[in-house]
Amino acid sequence: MTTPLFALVDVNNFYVSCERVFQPKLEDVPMVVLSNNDGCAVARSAEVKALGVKMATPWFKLKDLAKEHGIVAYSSNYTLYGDMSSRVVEVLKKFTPNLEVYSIDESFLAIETVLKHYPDASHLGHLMKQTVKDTTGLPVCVGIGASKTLAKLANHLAKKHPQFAGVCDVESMPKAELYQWMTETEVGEVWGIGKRIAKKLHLLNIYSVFDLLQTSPQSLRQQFGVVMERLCYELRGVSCLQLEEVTPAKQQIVSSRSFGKPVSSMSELAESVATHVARGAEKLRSQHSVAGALTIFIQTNPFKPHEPQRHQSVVVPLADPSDNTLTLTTAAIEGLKQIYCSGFKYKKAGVMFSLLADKPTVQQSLFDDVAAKGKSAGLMKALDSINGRFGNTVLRTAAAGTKQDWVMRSGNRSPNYTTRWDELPVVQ
DNA sequence: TCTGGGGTCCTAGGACCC
DNA sequence: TCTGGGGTCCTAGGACCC
Repeated sequence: MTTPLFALVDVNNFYVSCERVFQPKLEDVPMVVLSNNDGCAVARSAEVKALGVKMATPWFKLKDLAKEHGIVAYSSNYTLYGDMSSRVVEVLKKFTPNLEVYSIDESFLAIETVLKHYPDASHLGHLMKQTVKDTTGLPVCVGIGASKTLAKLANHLAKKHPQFAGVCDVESMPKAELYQWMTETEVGEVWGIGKRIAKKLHLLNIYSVFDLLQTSPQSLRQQFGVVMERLCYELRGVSCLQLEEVTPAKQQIVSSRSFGKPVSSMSELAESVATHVARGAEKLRSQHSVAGALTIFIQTNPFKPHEPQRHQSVVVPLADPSDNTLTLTTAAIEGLKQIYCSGFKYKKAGVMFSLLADKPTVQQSLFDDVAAKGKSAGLMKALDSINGRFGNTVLRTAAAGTKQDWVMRSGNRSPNYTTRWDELPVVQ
C-alpha cells in the first residue's frame, strides 16, 4: 500500500473571485462581498485583507476605510457561488475521482495513486492550478502533504508566501526547510487550533507550529483531548484523518436569518418562521430525510445590550417524523406561540430540524409498538430501543403516551441560556 | 441607523439500568 | 437505612471549521 498524499485545493478569496470572473474590471479593485442584509463583509479581496480588515466586519464600520481606499462592496449571490463551486469540483475530479468536497471553496484530493502520471507532486499541483484558472477563471492555491493537516498547512504557506507561486508541497521540501517554515508560522494557523486553544498553548510556551510538532502527543492528549493528539500526529506526517469521499447526510438542518429591521409582531415572526420551515424542508427532502423534532428560535439584538434581551427556543418533537412543509409549519407555528412574548424587538428567527432519519417507518412502528403494549411488561424494552435509536425526546413522548410533548427553553442572554425545562401539556 | 449563516466533534456530568 | 460498580445514553457547553 502506498502512503497517502493529500492535495488541498482552495480558491483564493472565493466570493470576491467569483464576482471578478464576471466583472473583470474589478480585478485589482479593493472589494468585499457582504452577507445577508449587507451586514458584514464575508469575503475580502487581497487588498482589503492587507488593510487589516477581519472576516465578518460590519460594513458600517468599514465605511470610512472604504472611502479612503476606494473599497467596493457587493451583495452576495450564493446561487452564483454554488454554481462556480461545482464547476471547480468537476475540473478537479478529472485529476482524480478520490476527492472530498470540504467546503464551498475547498477540496481535498488523494493524489498518491495518480502521481505516476506526472514528474512530481508539485508539477501536478501547478497543472491543477492552471487548469482551474483556464476553465473557470478562478485562482486557486494548492497545498500538498502527507496528512490533511499538512496539506492545509502547505496551502497556507502557498497563499502567504509568493515564492511558492501558489503551490506548496511540504513533502518534497528538505526537512530543515519545512521546520524553518513551521518555526515561522504561528501555532494558531494550524487547522483545528482556534483562538482559545492557541492561548492555552502559549501558556505552555508553544508558539509556533514547530513547537507543537515537538510536543509529545501523549501529553497533548492529557491536557487537550484526543483531537489535539491526532493533530500533532498529523503534523508529524502520520495521516489520521481520512478522505471522506461520500458526503454524509446532515445530522441537523438549520435555516435562520437576521431581520433587516427588528420585528415585534407575532404575524411577522410567523411569516419568517414559515419561510424558514419551507427552506429547511426542501433541504430535508433533498437528502431524503425526515425530521423527528424541530427547534424554533427567536432572538433580540445582542449588540444592543441596553435593550431588553430575550433569546427563546422551543423543541417540538414530532410523533410522526416528517418532511412535509405543511405539517412542519403547523408544528413550528404552535411552537412559536409557546415562546412568543410581545414587547421585544426581535432581530433574528430560525428553525432547526434534528433527529433526522431516513427510515421513518421504523420509528413510527416502534412508537406504535409502545402504544399497543401499554405501560407494562414489554414497555421498558421498547422504550430502551427507542431511546437508543432516536433519543430521549422521542422516548418521553412515547412514555407519556401522547402525540406531542413540548420542551421549552428560555433565557435572557445568548449563549448562556438559563435553561428551564417545562413539560407543557399536550397541544392537540 | 447599520453587526452572517451555516455546520461538526468532543467532553463532563447526570440519569438510568442491571 | 445504607451502600456499589459497570455500562450506556443524554444534554449542555465548549471548541473548532468555512
